[in-house]
Amino acid sequence: MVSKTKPKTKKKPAGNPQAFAQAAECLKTLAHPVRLRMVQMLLHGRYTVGELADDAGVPDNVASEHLRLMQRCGFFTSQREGRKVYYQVAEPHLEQIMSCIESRFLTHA
Amino acid sequence: MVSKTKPKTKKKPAGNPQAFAQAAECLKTLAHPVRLRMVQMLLHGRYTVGELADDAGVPDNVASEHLRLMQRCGFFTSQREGRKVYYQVAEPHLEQIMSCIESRFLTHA
DNA sequence: TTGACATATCGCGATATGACGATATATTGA
DNA sequence: TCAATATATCGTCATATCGCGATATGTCAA
Repeated sequence: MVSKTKPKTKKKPAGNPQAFAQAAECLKTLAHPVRLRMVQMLLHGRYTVGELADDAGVPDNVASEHLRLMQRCGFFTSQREGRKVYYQVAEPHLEQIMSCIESRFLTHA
Repeated sequence: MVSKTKPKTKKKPAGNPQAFAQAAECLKTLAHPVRLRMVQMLLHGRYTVGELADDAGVPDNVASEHLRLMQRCGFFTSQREGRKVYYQVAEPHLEQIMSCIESRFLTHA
């Protein structure tokens, strides 16, 4: 035999259902215009809730909720400095994923 | 003057709101365990509705609806062959995006 | 034409999400 | 302590999403 690497079933890509569920969860968190913008901003610097709210054009409490969601996914961490709270990127893969998204949607416009 | 490219406001990443809305829309479509799995499968080959339904463990009509959603985003195209309908990837960026997702969620498990 | 198979579509009910206003907490300075 | 600022949380409501069963469409073979 020359190469018997294909028994009887088609080769399928790996991945257990749980992993797909978790990936979908995180993607769902990313899949919001305001949150996408926040990710993009925080990949370029460190900002407060108020700054991100202003930039995205949403009220502060709404921005705070979005940031909390993303923090739960492990995207960001936050630290208080005086009255303000600064957010910054914690998930290293965000940069690559955002770069993919930018190259498809945000670049050649 | 040597380089006066920074007036008074912090530099912010570009991107008009519409583009973020569209990106979010497509990401939302991607952000589902079954649909993620279908994307992964179709990046490795050409499959029918029934095959994808079996693989994902969902009834045929549910699979068909997921595929229709993704077709609307331009992810896939389909062609009928006899009674069966084959789907295949149409959006070239899907491969890169899926690769990012795999490297974060589906690889080192 | 009829029946079986493969896929697509529709309407419904359950659940999730998003935005808002009101309120709560934390920090600073007067 | 009190007021002002910055952020967080809560309850509520409108809307969106998901999966299902039923049904419709398309295709082939007898």
